[in-house]
Amino acid sequence: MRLTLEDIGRLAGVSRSTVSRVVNDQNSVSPVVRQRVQEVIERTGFIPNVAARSLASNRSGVLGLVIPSRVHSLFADPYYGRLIRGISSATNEAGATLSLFLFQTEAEEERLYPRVVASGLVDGVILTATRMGDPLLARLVEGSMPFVVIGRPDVSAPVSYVDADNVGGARQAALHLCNLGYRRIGFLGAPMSTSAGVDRLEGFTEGLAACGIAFDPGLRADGSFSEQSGYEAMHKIFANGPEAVFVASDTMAVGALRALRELGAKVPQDVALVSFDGLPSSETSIPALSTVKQPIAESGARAVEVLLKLLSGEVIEPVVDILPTQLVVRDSSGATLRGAEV
Amino acid sequence: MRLTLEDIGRLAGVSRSTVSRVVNDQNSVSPVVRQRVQEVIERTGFIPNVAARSLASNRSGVLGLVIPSRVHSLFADPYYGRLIRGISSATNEAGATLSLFLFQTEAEEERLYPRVVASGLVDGVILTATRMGDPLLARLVEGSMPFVVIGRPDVSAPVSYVDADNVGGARQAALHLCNLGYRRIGFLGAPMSTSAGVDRLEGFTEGLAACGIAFDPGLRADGSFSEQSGYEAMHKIFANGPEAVFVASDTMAVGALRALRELGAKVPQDVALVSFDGLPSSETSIPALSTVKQPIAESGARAVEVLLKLLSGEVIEPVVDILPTQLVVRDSSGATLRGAEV
DNA sequence: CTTCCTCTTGGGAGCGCTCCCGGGAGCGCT
DNA sequence: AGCGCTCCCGGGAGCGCTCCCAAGAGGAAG
Repeated sequence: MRLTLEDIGRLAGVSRSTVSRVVNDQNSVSPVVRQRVQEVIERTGFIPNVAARSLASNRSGVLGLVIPSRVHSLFADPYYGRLIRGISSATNEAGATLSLFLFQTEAEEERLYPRVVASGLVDGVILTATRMGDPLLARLVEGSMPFVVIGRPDVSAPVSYVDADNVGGARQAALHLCNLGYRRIGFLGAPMSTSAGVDRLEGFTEGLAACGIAFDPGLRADGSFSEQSGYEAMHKIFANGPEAVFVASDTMAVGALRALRELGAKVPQDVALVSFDGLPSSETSIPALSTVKQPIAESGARAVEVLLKLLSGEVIEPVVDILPTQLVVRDSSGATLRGAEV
Repeated sequence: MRLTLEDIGRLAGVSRSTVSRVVNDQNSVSPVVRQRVQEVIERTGFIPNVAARSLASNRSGVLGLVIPSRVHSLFADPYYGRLIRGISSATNEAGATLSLFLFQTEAEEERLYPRVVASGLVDGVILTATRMGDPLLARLVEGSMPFVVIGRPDVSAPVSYVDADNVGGARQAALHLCNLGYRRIGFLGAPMSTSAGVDRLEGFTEGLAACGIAFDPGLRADGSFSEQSGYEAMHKIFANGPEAVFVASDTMAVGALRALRELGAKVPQDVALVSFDGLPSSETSIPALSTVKQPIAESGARAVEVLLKLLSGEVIEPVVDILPTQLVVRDSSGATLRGAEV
C-alpha cells in the first residue's frame, strides 16, 4: 500500500505538482499550503519513489564508489575502511546514497563497468585504488560520466582528484630523520605502480637532497602495502646497514618492525623508523611509530563534496584538492633519545 | 544520446516488447529473432535504463548492506573488509548491485532508515553488526522488506540469518587448551552485547565443562573487539595467573600479546593463547596465533544467496545457515611444545 | 476444409515522478 | 477601469520500461 504524490495531494487538497514542489523544497509554494502538505507527509510517512523520480528527472541521487582492486590484499588494509567511512558519511549527509562496485577480476570489471556508467544507476563516480595505466580510469576519462579520483591519477588529461600531500609528507619524514642526525637513511617503498608510491619516493629523495645526503640504492626496497611485504623489504636492506628507514606505510612498517625484532635490532636504538598513514596500528605497535598522518576519512568526504559540485554544475573545471599531512613524532624515530643528546 | 528498447527494436525490425523479452531472456522468442536482436544490442552496446525498469517492475536489483555501526572501531576491524568483499563478489555475480548504508549515529539511522526500506531503492537488506535489542533489527522484523542478518540476531521472531559456528568453534578452542594439559584457563571475551560474544562464551564454558574444569571468574575479562581492549583485558586477569587464555578475536589477541610481552610473560611457555577469526594478523603476530578460523567472506556470500532466494520466492520460510569453523594450530597455544612432552 | 491449439509477436496501458505551460488571483500603476 | 506584472497552482505530457491481452501464423487433429 504505497502512497504516491497524488495521494498526498488528495489528502492535503492540492495537486500532485504542488506536493512535488514541497518535497523538493522549491519555492513558489505559499507558506500555508506548504505547511499543510508537510503535515500530511509527516503524518503518513510518505517517501517518494526513487525509481520514478530518477526516470523523470534523469538523476538517481546515487554515487558509485568504484574500487578496481585486483590486488586482494589492498582492500584488507584498514585504510579502505576509514576511506569508506568518510565517503559514506558525506554521502549520507548530502542525502545521496552510495553504491559500491568492488571489482575483483579484470573480467568482472569488463563485464560490470558498462552498466555502472550507462544504465543511469549512478549520477557520478568516485574512483580509488587506481594504478598506472588503469583501463578503468582511461574509460572514465573518455566517457561523459562525472567522476573524481582519490589519489593522484596517472593521466595527462585534467581530471578532478583529491589526494594527501604525499610528496610534502615524505619530505618531512626524511627531514625529520636527517635532523636527528641519521645519515644512512633507507627507504621501504609503496608500489611504484601507484602514485602514492611514486610521490612518497619523490618527497623522500627531495628531503634527503635538501639535507645534502646521498641516497644509497642498497638501502631501498619496495613492497606492496602489506605487512608481509614490509617484513621482506626490511630483510632485504638490513645487511646494508641503515641507521634509519622511512617506510611508506604503517602496515608495512609493522612488518618491518617484526623483521627488525627477528634480526635482533632495537628500534630506534639500532635502526630508527618513520612511516606514513597514521593508522591505529602505528600507535599500538612496539615501539609506537613516528608517522606522517594523512586525513583518510576526510579525503573521502572531500571527494564526495567535489563530485557533488561537479554534478550540480557549480564547478566545471576539474578540481584538484591536496590535503595536508602531519608528522606525528612517537618513539620509533628516536626523537626523544636523540633530542636528549642534542 | 541514450538508446531505448524502441530504438533497438527499430534497428532489428521488431517491437519494443520483443527486445524486452530478449534482454530479460524470457522464452517465447524465436531463435532467429533472438539472434538478430542480440546482435543489434551487442553492436550498439545497449544497456537498459534501470530506473525505468525499476519503476515498471517494482524491482530495483539493488541489495542494501546496512551496518548500524555506532561503534566507530567496529568498521576498523579487517573483518568487515573481508565480509564486504564476499558480499560484493556474490552480488556482482548475481547481476545485482550493492548499496552501502553505514550509519554512524543514532540520528543518522533514524533519518535514513525509512528511505532505505520505503523508497523502492533496494529490494532487500543485509544487516550486520547488530547488537542486543537493536532498534534497526526490530523495525526490519516488523516491516515487510525481505532481509537477512549476518550473525545470530537477538530476536524471538524467526528471521533468516547466516552465522559462523561460534559455539562449536569456541568449544573446540577450549578443548584444545584442555587437551594440552592446561587447567587454569582464562577467557577474554567479545562484547556480551553481541551474539558472537555470548556464543563464544557459551562454547568456551561448554568446552571447559566437558573437560571437567571449573571456570574461575577471576580469569575472565571482556573487551570490545579492539586491539586496545584485548591489551587491557589481559592486564586485568594476568595477576590471577592464567596458564592459558582463549581470546574471542584475533585483533584482541594481538593486544593481549602486547600486554604479555610488556608483563614479561612468554607465549606459549608462560601463558598459552588461542583466539578466534583467522585473520591475517594471526599469522604474522609473534608468536603466530593458534586460532579458530571462520569463513568470513563466505558468510557474506551466503547471506547474498539467501537474500536472493527470499526475493525470488524460492524459499518462504526463514533460512538459518551456520557455517563451520576450523581450528588452526600454530605456535601460541604451545601444541608443539606440549605435544613433544606428551 | 474446419476447428482448436500452441507459439510468436505487437501494442496499449500504466508504473510515479518531473517539467513545462497556461490560467487565475492579487497587486500597483497609469 | 484597464493594463501588466508577479506569484501560485493544476494538469498534460512524457521519461523507458514491464506486463498483459489480443491477434496472426502455423500445425495437428477431426
